[in-house]
Amino acid sequence: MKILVVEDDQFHASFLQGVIAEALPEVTETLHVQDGLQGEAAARAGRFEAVVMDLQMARRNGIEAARTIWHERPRTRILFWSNYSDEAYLRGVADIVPAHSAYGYVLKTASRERLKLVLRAVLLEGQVMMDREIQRLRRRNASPRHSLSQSEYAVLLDLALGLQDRLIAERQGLSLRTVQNRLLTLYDKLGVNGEEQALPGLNKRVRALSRAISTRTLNLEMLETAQHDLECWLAARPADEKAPPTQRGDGAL
Amino acid sequence: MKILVVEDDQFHASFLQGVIAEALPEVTETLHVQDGLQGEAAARAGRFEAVVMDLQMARRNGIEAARTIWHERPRTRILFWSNYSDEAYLRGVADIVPAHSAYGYVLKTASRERLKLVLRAVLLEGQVMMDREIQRLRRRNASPRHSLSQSEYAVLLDLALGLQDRLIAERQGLSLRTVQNRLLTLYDKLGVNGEEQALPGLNKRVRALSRAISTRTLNLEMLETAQHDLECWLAARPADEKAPPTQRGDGAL
DNA sequence: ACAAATGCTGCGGGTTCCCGCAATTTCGAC
DNA sequence: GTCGAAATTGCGGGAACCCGCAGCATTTGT
Repeated sequence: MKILVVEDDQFHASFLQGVIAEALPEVTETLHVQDGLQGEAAARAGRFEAVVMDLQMARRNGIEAARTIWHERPRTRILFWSNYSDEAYLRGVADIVPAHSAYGYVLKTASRERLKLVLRAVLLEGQVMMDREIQRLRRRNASPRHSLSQSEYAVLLDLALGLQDRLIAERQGLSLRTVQNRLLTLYDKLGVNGEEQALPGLNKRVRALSRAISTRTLNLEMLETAQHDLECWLAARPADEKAPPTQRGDGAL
Repeated sequence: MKILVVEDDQFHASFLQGVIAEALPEVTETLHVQDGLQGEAAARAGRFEAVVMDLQMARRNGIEAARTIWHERPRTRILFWSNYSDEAYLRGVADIVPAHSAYGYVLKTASRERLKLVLRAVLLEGQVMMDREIQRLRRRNASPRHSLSQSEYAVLLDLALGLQDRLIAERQGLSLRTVQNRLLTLYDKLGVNGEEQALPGLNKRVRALSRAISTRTLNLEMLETAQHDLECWLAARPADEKAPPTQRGDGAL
């Protein structure tokens, strides 16, 4: 059995390799790379079927790397091993995991014993397993009180990038008013309206982004991914939509 | 010589203790605690004069802990040891370091040899020392093209918290128009105006926050600290400023 | 000492945002 | 097939925001 470790912190990596050697004696070869890009290349070249992946890495983060790996070989078993239990990461992982794939999510604060257990369960036996903390967060989000639907989350991303209503509407294929309704429910679910009545001087738009970040609904990685997506979308968008009132340049003057 | 280590990642902490034992044989006692609160208490009780401090920790971050430590014993020598070179951290550290205090800033990616060197220089000889990368960032910010002045940064924090112009003005003791001027220069320095002319559909206010975060001018820790400061300021603010147009309740109607 | 530069402020207008009201559509349930 | 809840859209108004213009105050350079 071959295993690929994608982790940019050398201390964590060496600790992890020790635990792997201890928990999975059937491993014959482990390769350690430092970031997502190298991880993609290594997975492609080495045909690994078991991967341990950090999420926050320099050149390409773990979610994007996992997406391309799963895109090429959907049966790869991936264990995400991260410092943080941000909702943004959970959502990112949930968005890309293929049906029937084995994966897991463990926090770096987990005990050595727990890590060994999860390593065997996910990488060897192909189960789906999550840290206790992760499960708890996931259940909390299942209640529709505070959880964001897929489309609400998309609007939140656009808001976070600084698009104004009209552009969000165009990008999501909705009417202006609907976007504003979505924003209303966002303000509600993020708790902006609750604060507003205690302190009536808030800019709800900014406050929503601020709260999304401090509650870890959004994080830096997801923001950068969204920014990249936006640039792709802009490049693909026909140019004539940019300026409906074509003012000058056609012939005269 | 006694030394205090404040670090919540156990792997990093044990690595650090190894390096300390190697680099500073004159150390007679090292105490390791897991977060800022414990760090403050330990520094108070143990009268340490040398501290190695992580920045990103669970209960209280390194900057706040360092502030109270320095407030109680300004001659304490503190070496900050962090994963990130965010401008927000640099600014936070620069804001609290007392005059004539010895301190340093090293990245966790620094080599073992470099860490040993800085440990001796700062904690033993009382010099001021920074990582190469940190120096570079600091020089870049010295050029007034992109760097934010103290007051501009304060306005950026208020903006990031979601205050609207009027409240920012009140909080900073400025007129409304001046706040808006500050915002203009902020938009400029954060590059919002540059993007605006390429893509004319941006909400500058949100975009400014978005860029401040993705360029690491702001980060989650500083946002939370600012939020806390805001709540303190709100509590201290006289209540009658909240509603200038007193509409009802005074006798007749 | 004078001029230039920089920072702070008020005014006014054009735009965007927030959101209540109401009409219409969609969708699941019975 | 019908009913009711939820989602989607249009309209309109008041508030907040962006920003050019112009008048003072302070600071700086010569």
